[in-house]
Amino acid sequence: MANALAARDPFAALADPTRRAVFERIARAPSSVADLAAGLPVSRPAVSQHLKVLKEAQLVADEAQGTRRIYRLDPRGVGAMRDWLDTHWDAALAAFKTFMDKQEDPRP
Amino acid sequence: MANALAARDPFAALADPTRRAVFERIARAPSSVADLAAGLPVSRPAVSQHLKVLKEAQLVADEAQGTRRIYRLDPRGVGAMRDWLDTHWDAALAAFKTFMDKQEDPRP
DNA sequence: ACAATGCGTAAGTAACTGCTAACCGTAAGT
DNA sequence: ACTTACGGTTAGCAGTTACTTACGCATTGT
Repeated sequence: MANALAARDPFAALADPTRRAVFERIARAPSSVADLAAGLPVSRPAVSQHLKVLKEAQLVADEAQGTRRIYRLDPRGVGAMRDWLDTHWDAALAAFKTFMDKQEDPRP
Repeated sequence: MANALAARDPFAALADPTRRAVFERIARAPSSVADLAAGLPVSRPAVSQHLKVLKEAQLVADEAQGTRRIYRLDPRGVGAMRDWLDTHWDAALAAFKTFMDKQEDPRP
């Protein structure tokens, strides 16, 4: 296969609160692993493991900078989730409209 | 408090593949619990438990119809996820742009 | 009344997940 | 070469979760 990455599920990746906190901090500003761990109530290896999951979901990307690695957001994972949600957003509104119409006009 | 619901995390709700399959089937057409279970490789009580989670995340809503309950999509949960993603979508593109600019113009 | 249908809930279990501690590799600075 | 800083990986454990089976409750039809 062409893609060597594991291609993880982005929804599962963002399900964990700690992982979402990591993601949000990276969204504010690209950061190193130690910087992220310093602002979170978990150890540095824990952050490292979370970053691995986020990276496999293509939600973040990393770049070597000396001995440090700077993590930034990756548009691919975020975009994939947006596409999925947009598809079902229309369905949600349609279902809601059908429901409301039925409430207004109850068949005898 | 005004809201008696547990207010679950929609991302965590959609993290499970089976639960997302339930959600997608409801998106295609509002269905009863038995109908959903018939098309899935899990038992009916399992579907019922998944529906409870989806409902707490405000991703689906149910309506009694005789002895059956018809589940439809709920725009609230889907909308909440869209808002969250849109917020970080801009950040993701900005981070990507910064990264690309740095690649083009490497400081000596 | 009685039987049947449709769902939700409780209990129990196997599998997964997120965490820490300890270790190892790599890239600068002296 | 030695040291320091930074980060990924492993092993092991505690907590969570998704599933099935069994049960109970409500609504409809006869």
